[in-house]
Amino acid sequence: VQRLEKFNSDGLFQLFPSNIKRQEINSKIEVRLEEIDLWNIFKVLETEMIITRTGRRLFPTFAVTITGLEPNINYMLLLDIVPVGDNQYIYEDSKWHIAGKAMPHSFKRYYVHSNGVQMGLQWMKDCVQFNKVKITNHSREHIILNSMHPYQISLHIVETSDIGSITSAKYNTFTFDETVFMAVTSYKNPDVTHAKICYNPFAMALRGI
Amino acid sequence: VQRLEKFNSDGLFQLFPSNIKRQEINSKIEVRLEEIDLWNIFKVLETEMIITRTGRRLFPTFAVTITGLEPNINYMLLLDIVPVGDNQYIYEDSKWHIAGKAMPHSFKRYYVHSNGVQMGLQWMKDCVQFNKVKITNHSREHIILNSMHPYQISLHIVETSDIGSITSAKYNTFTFDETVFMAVTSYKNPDVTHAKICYNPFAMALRGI
DNA sequence: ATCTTTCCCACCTAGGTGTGAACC
DNA sequence: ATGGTTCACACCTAGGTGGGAAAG
Repeated sequence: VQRLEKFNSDGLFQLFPSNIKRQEINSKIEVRLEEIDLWNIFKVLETEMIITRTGRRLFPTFAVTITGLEPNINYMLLLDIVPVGDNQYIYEDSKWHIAGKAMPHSFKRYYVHSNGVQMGLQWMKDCVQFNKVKITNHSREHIILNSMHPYQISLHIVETSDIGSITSAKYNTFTFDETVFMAVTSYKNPDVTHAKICYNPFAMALRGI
Repeated sequence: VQRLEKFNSDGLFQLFPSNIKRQEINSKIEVRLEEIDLWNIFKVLETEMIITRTGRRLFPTFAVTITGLEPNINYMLLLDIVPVGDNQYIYEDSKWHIAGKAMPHSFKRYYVHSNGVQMGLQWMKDCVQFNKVKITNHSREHIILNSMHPYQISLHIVETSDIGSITSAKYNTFTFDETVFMAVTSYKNPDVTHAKICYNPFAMALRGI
C-alpha cells in the first residue's frame, strides 16, 4: 500500500513508502533547463545551496521548458532532489574531500508544482518555474536535506488527471547534470558566495562591497 | 457543449457557455465567512471595492472555514463574483442612487483556489484564503466587473477529482450577504476610505494623516 | 461644470540576501 | 582549537495602499 501525504499549502508532498517502480509514458517528451548558462557558471565553481531551519530558496532557480506532451492529456509536475553518490564531504584547503559515508536520506519528499493538474497544452505554453521551492535541514514544511551532502534536481512528469492516482500513474523522470549542488549551512567556497551576490537580485545589497 | 478555459497561472478560469444547471452535492456542508466583524463594519458603510486596469485585491479578504465535507472525497473551490440586482448606480448627496439599467455582465469567470483538487480533509483543516484574487475593469488576467455596479461574492464547492470534469460535476453554492459591494474606480464615500486605511495593513502609510 | 477614470507617486507590508558574531 | 550551525541584522526586491493631478 502506498500513500501520498500533503505537507504544506505550497506543494510539498511526502510519499510512503518512497521507492516504487511505475510505468513510463510512451511519448517523446523533452525538457530543457532554463538559465543553463547561469547554472554552468555555478557548476564550474561547484554549486553550493544554503539550507536553513526556516527554509531557503534555490538559486539559480529551477525552471524548465517542456515539449512533446500530448496537448489534451492531463499531467502533474513533481520536483525531486536526490542524493548524488554515497558520501558526505568536508571543505578543506579550498577543495571538497570525502569525509565518510553519507547520512541516510530519510525523507522522500516531492514538491508538486502549484499549477496542480494541467493539460499538456498549458504546461508547454510557457516556461515552468519552481521558484518557491525551499530546502531545509529541519523544517517539516520544506524539502529536507543533509548538510555537506551532494544532491541533484530531478523532475517527474506524471500522466494523471487525478492527484489521488499519482502513485499508480505513468511517469517519466528527467535529471539535470547542471543542477548538482552541495547542501551547506554557510558557503564554503568564497567564489560561490561572490557569484551568488553577483547574480541573485535579493543579494543586491552586497554588490558594492 | 461546454468548455472551461484557463486565463492565468493563478487560478482564473472562464466558462463557456456561462449558465449551466448541475446537480447538488447530497451532504450537509457548512461554510463560515472569516473576519465577519470586519466585513460588517464595511457593510454598514456600504462596501466599495476598487477596480483598476491592472487588477486590485479585495479588502476585506474573502476567506472561509468549511465543515461537513467527506474527508476522503476530492473537491475544488471556485470563487465567483455575481451581479446584485439589475441596476447601475451613482453616488450623490452622500448616497447611492439608481442610475438606470445595469450594463451586461459579459464575462463569467471563476477563480479556482490555487490548492486545486484536494480531499475534504485538507480543505477543512485550515481556513481557506482567497487573498490573491484580483478584480479589474479591463484586464484579461483577472475577474472583470463593471464600475458603479453592485456585486456579491459566492463560493462553489465542486465535487470532482479531475479538473477536466468540472463542468459536469456536482456542486453546492454558498453566498454571503456580508460581501455585497459596489465596484468603483475611486472611493465615493469618505467613511469607506477611512475604514480601508484603518484596517488594511498596506494602507498603513496613510494612517497618520 | 461635473463626475469618472487613469496614472505616477510616496510610503507601507512582506519577504529573500549574505554578514558576522555567537553558539555548539 | 576547529569547523559546522544559528540568529539578529541591514539592505535589498517585489508588490499592495490611497492621494492627487491630469485626462476623458
